[in-house]
Amino acid sequence: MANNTPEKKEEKAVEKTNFIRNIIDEDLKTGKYDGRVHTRFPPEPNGYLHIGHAKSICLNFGIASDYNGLCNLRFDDTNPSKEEVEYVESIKEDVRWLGFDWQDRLYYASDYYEQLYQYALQLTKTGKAYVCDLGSREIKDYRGTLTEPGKESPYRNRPVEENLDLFERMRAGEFADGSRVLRAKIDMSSPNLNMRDPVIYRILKATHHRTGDTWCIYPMYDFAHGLSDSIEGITHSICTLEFEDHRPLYDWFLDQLEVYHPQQIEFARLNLNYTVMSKRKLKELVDNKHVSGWDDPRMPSISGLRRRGYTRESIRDFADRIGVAKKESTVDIALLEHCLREDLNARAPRVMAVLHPLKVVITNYPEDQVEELDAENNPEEPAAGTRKIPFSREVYIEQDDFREDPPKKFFRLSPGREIRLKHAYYIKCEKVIKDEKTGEIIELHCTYDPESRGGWTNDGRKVRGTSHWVSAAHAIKAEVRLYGHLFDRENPEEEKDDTDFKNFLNPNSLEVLGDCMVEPGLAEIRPGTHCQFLRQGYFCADPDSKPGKPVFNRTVSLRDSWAKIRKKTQNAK
RNA sequence: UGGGGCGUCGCCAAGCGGUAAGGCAUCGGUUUUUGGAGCCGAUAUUCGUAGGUUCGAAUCCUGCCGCCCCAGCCA
Repeated sequence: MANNTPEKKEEKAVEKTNFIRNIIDEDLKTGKYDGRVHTRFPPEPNGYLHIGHAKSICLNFGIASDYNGLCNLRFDDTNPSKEEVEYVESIKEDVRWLGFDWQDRLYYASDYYEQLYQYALQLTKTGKAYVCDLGSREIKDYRGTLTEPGKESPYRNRPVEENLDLFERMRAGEFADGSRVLRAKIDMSSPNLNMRDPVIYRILKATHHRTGDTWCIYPMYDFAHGLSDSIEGITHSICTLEFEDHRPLYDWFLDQLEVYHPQQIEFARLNLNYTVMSKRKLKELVDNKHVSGWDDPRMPSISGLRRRGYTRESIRDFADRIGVAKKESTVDIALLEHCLREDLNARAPRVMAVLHPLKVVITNYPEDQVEELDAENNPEEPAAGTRKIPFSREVYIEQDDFREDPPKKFFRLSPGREIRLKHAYYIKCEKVIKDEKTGEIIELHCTYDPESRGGWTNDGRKVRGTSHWVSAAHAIKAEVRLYGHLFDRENPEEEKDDTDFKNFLNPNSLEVLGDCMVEPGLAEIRPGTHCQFLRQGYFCADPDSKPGKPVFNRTVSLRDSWAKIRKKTQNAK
């Protein structure tokens, strides 16, 4: 709460300056839309949303909110063969989860089918559209190429009456799929291929997830999109760069029909390194079982990030920080991780968990004694209070926290050295017990200093190392899933054209640890709960958790300067 | 070879004719009962490039170079 002062919010709002806001500011100044700002987020329900969509959602809803405007959620559902209710439900859930509210403005392009049909009729009546009997292959041939103009369809000059009759019969279902289309009559020699008599209606005898079998002709996206924006009174229709070439076409429809004219503004979509950002490719990973589903914690989907433990706050902060521009860019995933750490550092309760347990026997600690020690829940947030954790003669520490031959700058436990067990006592390593055959270290014999209760003494002793631990007798066994990048290339799509992006999947993106030991308070943790495993990272309880058998996802590790030192000295050698 | 866009630090990104914000990453230092967090500091004489206009250009003009998108009855 203390962090959410209006002041801080203002600071952030000031930072938000981008070319789209500049345009809106200008429009507001000139009164172009009578001071209205009305945006929309228009997904097609043919897959789950990913973080690239989050950028767009934050942009559209964020602008509406900052300018006292409105933002609609509209499904552009013009292709029944690829769309499903499952996707519309997941999209609604994800937008809501991100914290945005479309209130009563949930729309579907399919709501406008009748209106769009009337528009198409109007174009036909005014000689601006015609029914074409060419097959798809022929239409393609007639379209020409990038450098050569197209040829006019032999059906281009059909009389209006005949077009009307045919179009009405298309709607009535008299013709087979693909046998005829309705086309806009524009210019077959336009250098913009979108203007070469684009198809605006096709016959598709498919059941639509909302309109069922009411229709057997469906408008093309290019026809439906701009007109839907117009119908909704959108002022600023924000979309991605690839639609820049389509804007003249949308404008053409609007002008011919003489209807309200929104302004389209294009921005560069988000790319993140070490992952892919296209619904088609993500669906491919799901369909081919390279991941467990759309919500696999390695996926850049909103549902994947959510399951992984990403917070909506961190995603929205990320969206603010990456900015909006027309330059195509690939953002370093380290920025996303930074936003997450910053958020979780402030809020996540600290807890102790040992991922790779090494048993420590404290030889001078009374056999049957158990102490309840106080542990602070979050040093960043004193109000989070403390909790009790049990301490006894045998504890587990992390294998990495002990080295028989400590390298330079290693200041954790090693023979003869002393470290602090967080919130507990100083212990000193007296003896290393090994498996006689394998030489593997089985356990450590240590002594503790009773004067150091709580992990501190006033004698000026310098104890540099601090380890997390759990009491062996009280620990709960847990499964922990560690995640790495989904791909091992920074840009899996940029490699030579004919290589499949799936070749670059990181085979080590998932590591499951089955024998982790966590403090007893975590036994019945609710799925979705965030916490920091002290010194290791932020983790989130997975829905696979069962009472007494928690499962954790590592959301992101803590920054690890020891790992950095180690890497550096290794590289130096 | 047609059309539409884009090029400011390793990655994002402000800047809109008055002399290069900010964030991430990186590197130092400091602090610390998380090698976490925090704090302090460093990091583009230069804005793809070559010319031109101007007292003055990342910002205006011209040429060149590079990258992206467009030939679905997908969105």
